[in-house]
Parts: sequence; C-alpha cells; structure tokens
Amino acid sequence: MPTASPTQHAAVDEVDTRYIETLLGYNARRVSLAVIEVFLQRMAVYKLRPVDFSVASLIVHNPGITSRQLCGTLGLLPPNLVGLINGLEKRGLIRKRPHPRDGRASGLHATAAGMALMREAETAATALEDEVAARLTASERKTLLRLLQKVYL
Amino acid sequence: MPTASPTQHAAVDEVDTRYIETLLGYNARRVSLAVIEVFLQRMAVYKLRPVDFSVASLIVHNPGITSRQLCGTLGLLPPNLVGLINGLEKRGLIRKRPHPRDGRASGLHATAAGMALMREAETAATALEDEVAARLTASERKTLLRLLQKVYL
DNA sequence: TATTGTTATACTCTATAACTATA
DNA sequence: TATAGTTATAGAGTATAACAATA
Repeated sequence: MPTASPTQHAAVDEVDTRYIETLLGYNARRVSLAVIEVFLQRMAVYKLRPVDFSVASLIVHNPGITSRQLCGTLGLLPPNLVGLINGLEKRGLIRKRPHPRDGRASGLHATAAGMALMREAETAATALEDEVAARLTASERKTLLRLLQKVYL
Repeated sequence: MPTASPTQHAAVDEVDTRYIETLLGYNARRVSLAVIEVFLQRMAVYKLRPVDFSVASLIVHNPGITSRQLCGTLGLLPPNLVGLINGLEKRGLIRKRPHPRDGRASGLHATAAGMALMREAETAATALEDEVAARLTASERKTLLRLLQKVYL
C-alpha cells in the first residue's frame, strides 16, 4: 500500500470568525476599541485620554471625591492616578482641598475652567458615541447599555 | 459687608456614576474587563492569555491562515504577533507550512495536540462566559451579542 | 513598487513594593 | 493596626522604523 502523496495545504480566502463572535468578551472588546479609536481623535483637542475624561467627569459630578474613590469606581490603581491628578491640577482644571473628615485624604474639585472644559468635552463625547452607535436605533442603544450594565453592575 | 467665612467643602458618600454610565465605551470596557478577569483565572491552566486563545482558535477554525490575516481580523500589529506565533509553535500547538500561492507567507495549522487543547479551552471559555453572563437570560445574551456586533461589524 | 514576515526599539499602560502621614 | 496618598520601579501591552525575501 503506497504512502499518500505530500498533502497540498489550502489557503484561507475568507476568515471564519463565527466561533469567537459567540464570545461576549471578544465582542465587548471590539466595541470598546471602536469607541476608543474615535474618542482619541475627537478628544485630542481637549487633551483628554479616555481615562482623563472619566476621572475629570467624575470629579465634576462628585465635588470632593477622593483619589481612592476614583480608583474604586474606575478600577484604577492608586500609583497610576497620582500623575494623572497632578496633570489635571497643573492645567488648572481641578484643585485639591483638605478633606472635611479625613486628614489623610484630599477632596478633589473642578475649577471654573475645568467645569467649562468638561461641559464641552461631555457634549463631544456624547456626540461621538452617537456616531459610533449610528447603526443602532435609540431603543436598541438603550437596550445595549442596560444589558451591558446587567453583566458587570 | 463681611466676607463670607471659609467655605466648608463636603465629602462624597456615594459616587454618582450616572453620566459615565450613559456612555457605550465605558460600559463596553467594564464588561470587557469583567470577562478578562475571569478568563485569566480559568485559562491559566491552559497557559493561554486572551490573545493567545483568539489566535489559536482562529488557526484551528481556519487551517492555513496567515499572520497577516490574523492581524487584520484581530486588530494586532505584525511585530507583536511574531513572538506569540513562535511561542505556540515551540509548545507544539501549531506548525507553519509553506503557503500554496505566496512564497512570502506561511500557512498556520494546528497540530493534533493543538486541536485537542483548543477543544478543551473553547469549552472552558464558553463555560466561563456563561458564568460571567449569568444575570442574563439566553434571549438577553443573544440580543447583547447581536447589538454589539451591529456596532463594530 | 508593494507586501509578508521579521528585528529592534520606543512608548504607554498596568502592577508591585515600600514609604509617610493620619485614622 | 489599617488606610490615603505617594515614590520608584518592574512588567505587559502597543506602536513605529527599517530590513530581507518575495510578489
């Protein structure tokens, strides 16, 4: 019985992604990256990366919030927040005040300039998300947010 | 008219996250991180990070796929794939074969050991995702995947 | 001339250990 | 003794430039 002749291996014309597309983690990451890509373009004018934006927005909406509370909310580590906070402070967007009940902590507050910038930036962020999610109806988008939050909240 | 006495600034008891929770990017990232956290735990036994898993799975389901096709599909950069591919090859999970039509490229193929490992790993990945998405009904999960894909596909 | 795969390297992001000041 | 904030540093992940081989 003769051995089979050397197999000719075929090329892939179209990549079959059906399996990985069944995975929530894969799909969530792809959407996350799609949003970040547009975010970096549109928010460059405000010199805000996604993490800067999240931190500054939480400070605007939570006057007196501490670094530790920001870490807990956003899943950041304290050492990685130090430079970010100092950067926002040097830009005159926020300022530290003594915490009313805890001498170790600082309460973070947006300045008038910080509030004005974030008012614009939040409008831009919402607009950019409208574009990224343009293929979704208002109802679908609402459902999407609700289901995402149901997973991690 | 006396100057106002130094303002006492309040502390934040509960963080108000209502604004950022309206953002698709924020929610998608949170879910992505929630899945990755469990993924790293459960897949450590297979020594597969999320990116290793995605690459190996695509190779299993697309015998003869090239590095460049993997990069295009997963949004990776060629230089960052070289070490990953070599690692999978050294572990005996995949092998390179000459591409049938393009002498510059290699076709990537899973070995028997690679196919066996990925059969287990894909079962584990699906199981772990079931746990992460446990708060969702089957119907809700299907809707979530469909809406996520509608955004980026 | 363009593309695949590769090397080298830089940059960013994330994680760990240890310190201080205060609770 | 524990916690908030900080410093220094290590590690992982991501990005750019340049090259050889082939199209």
